[in-house]
Amino acid sequence: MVSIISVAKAAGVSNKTVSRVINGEPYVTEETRERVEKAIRDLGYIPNMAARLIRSSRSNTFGIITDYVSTTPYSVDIVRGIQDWANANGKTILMANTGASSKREAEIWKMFQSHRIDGVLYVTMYRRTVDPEAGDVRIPTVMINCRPQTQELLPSIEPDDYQGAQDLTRYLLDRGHRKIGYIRLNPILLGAQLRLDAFRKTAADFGLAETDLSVRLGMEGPVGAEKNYVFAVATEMLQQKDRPTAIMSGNDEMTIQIYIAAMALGLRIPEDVSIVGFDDFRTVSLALKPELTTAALPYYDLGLEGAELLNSVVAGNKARPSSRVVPCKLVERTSVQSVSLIPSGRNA
Amino acid sequence: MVSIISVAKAAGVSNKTVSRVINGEPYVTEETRERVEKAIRDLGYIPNMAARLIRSSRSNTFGIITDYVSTTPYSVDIVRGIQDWANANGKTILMANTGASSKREAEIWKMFQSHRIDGVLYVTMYRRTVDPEAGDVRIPTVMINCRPQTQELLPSIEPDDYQGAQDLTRYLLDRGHRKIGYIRLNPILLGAQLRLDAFRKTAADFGLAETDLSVRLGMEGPVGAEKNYVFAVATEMLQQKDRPTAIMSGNDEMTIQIYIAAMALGLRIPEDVSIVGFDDFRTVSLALKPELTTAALPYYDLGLEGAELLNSVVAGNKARPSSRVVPCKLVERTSVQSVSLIPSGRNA
DNA sequence: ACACGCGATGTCGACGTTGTCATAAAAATA
DNA sequence: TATTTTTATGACAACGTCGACATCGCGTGT
Repeated sequence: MVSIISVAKAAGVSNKTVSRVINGEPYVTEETRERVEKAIRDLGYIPNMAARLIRSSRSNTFGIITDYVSTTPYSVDIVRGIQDWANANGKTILMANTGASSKREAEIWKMFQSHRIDGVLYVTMYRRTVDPEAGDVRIPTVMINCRPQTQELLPSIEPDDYQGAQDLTRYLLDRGHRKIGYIRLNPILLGAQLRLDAFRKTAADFGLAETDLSVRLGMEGPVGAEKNYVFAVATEMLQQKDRPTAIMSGNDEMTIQIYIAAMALGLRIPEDVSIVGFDDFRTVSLALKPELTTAALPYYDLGLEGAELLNSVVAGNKARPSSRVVPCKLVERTSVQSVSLIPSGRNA
Repeated sequence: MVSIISVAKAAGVSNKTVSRVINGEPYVTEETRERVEKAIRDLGYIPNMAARLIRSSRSNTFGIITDYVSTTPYSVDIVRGIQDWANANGKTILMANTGASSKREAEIWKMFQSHRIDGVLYVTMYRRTVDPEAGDVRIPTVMINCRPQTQELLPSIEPDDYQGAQDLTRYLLDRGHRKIGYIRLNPILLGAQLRLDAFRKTAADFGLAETDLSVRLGMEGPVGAEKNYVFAVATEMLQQKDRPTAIMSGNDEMTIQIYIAAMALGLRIPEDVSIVGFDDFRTVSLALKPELTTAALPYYDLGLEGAELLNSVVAGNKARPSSRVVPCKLVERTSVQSVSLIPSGRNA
């Protein structure tokens, strides 16, 4: 392999001078610099990161630990955000999945250490609390889409599920909906409770009674093997005599089933029922007709800001182990209609 | 940082002996081995990969170059397959996305080289031909889900789109369907043509006339900004007097729209129309009711076998620049009904 | 003419590992 | 017992890079 030394020889300078050129240090004549650069080009020299790391003990590498994230369609955007940041800032990314095995997680931490990673981004597919198996390891860590379960506070970045659900509820309220159904996400997910709380609170603040709200559980059970009641529950909800004029659902994936349930009952969307989702999982939200109004989870930004935050932690900004929250953005499409347009007799 | 030397000191042996223990080399007394292992545990020593690499010029690292793959819900399973393999075989994975920028791609190759990567897995989101910007780089490479456009043959692993579509078509034929609609994938995707060919050929071999087949284009345009005609086309297809008893679609995502189109026309699935998808993108195929019969693309296996193949190439098996093809598996669910059960008058 | 400062370059060692070779002790063989 | 082989261990160099420090030459001010 061609090293700094061969380049030095070819350019007729010392290896140190080559090093200077590579790293853009001062005190090199324009003329030598050019000679060295030519030699580098001619020989196709590429710096050896490993040697650099061994010398300077700075790997310029971040590790990503995920549960299933790279495996799941939802939060891949977190990874994309991280990669874009890394790319723009000359960092390298090492990525590994635990597959929810804590033995595997311990191995990953070891692997990261053996690569002398500068910092770790701990990412989960669903927003939840976790207990990193970092052991006695002391690598700067930022949590994305999750928060540490226990004592030791690590900085974290999470989506604002509450605000997202609040916006969505207001949106429906503003359009005259007064009977609203809600099909709940799997309650073991952190976001589920927050979204439900926001829905209830917002509706109550607006003056709706608990009886104006139909709240049903759509899914439950361990992630990856959950029971799915959505279709049945939606069907039941829409068959009520006094059925809701709008249904809000835990996520966009569940919404597919709500659409189908509604249509199977001969209901038109949005003329007969308005529907809103959550996530803006575009494979679904754009494929549904009418296209789905939903709250976009800021996954990409989570990744971007997480990397940025980790970088500042690594750089020494001891910083607050703050828990930052990133807002969701309401994406308005065509699955909601103002209630004044709904024939009034219809709902009786 | 605790190095091999501190361990050696703690155990009262030479650094070389510690190295022997770490690498499981022979010629170490059981007694010393234990002493060294204890020191390692006590000090929390973790080998430094960079130093190891610099000495032995073997990084035990593979690189993954993708276009959008980590970004897209479809083929993340390829990555999972690779990671699982790497995990099981003690390799590290470095991953980077080109985002379809060839400037970026060149940078990535450089980055990979600077990490002295052993080999590269070139992965694309959709099956297509590509022209790797490897430049004069000579890193062993295996292509997954794509094939080299030009002269230089690199080994590649691809899904068997033809066989998948063939199986699906036969499945419908076997169940008595004789009028079949087909909504095409974006024709710029390599799989699109193969699937269509398989559909046509299989139907023709069975004795169907071209007029028994309704073939329509569902999508076109550049990836990421394609035009989507699926809903309109499906609606039109299902309104024909002599409408198909079954519809096959380019992929599961398109199928959502076909379901909705059918239901909006008051058609029941599968009683009035049978539907099959392609991909087994489970977020969709399981969310649809009835659940979707579809052909599973072997993404996970593509990744697994690709990594395996790359490993053997790296190990020196010059091997044939073979183009291996992995079969799709038909996943039978409930969206298809045998045609004998369809009221015969209905279709006239 | 002389010391001085500064820009440009070089020498050398260190980072953590492992490969090569040497050496010492123990075991096998003559 | 002498000699060879085997097992166990260590000394040392080298991998590619960069930091600390040394050197050299040249223009400046006195």
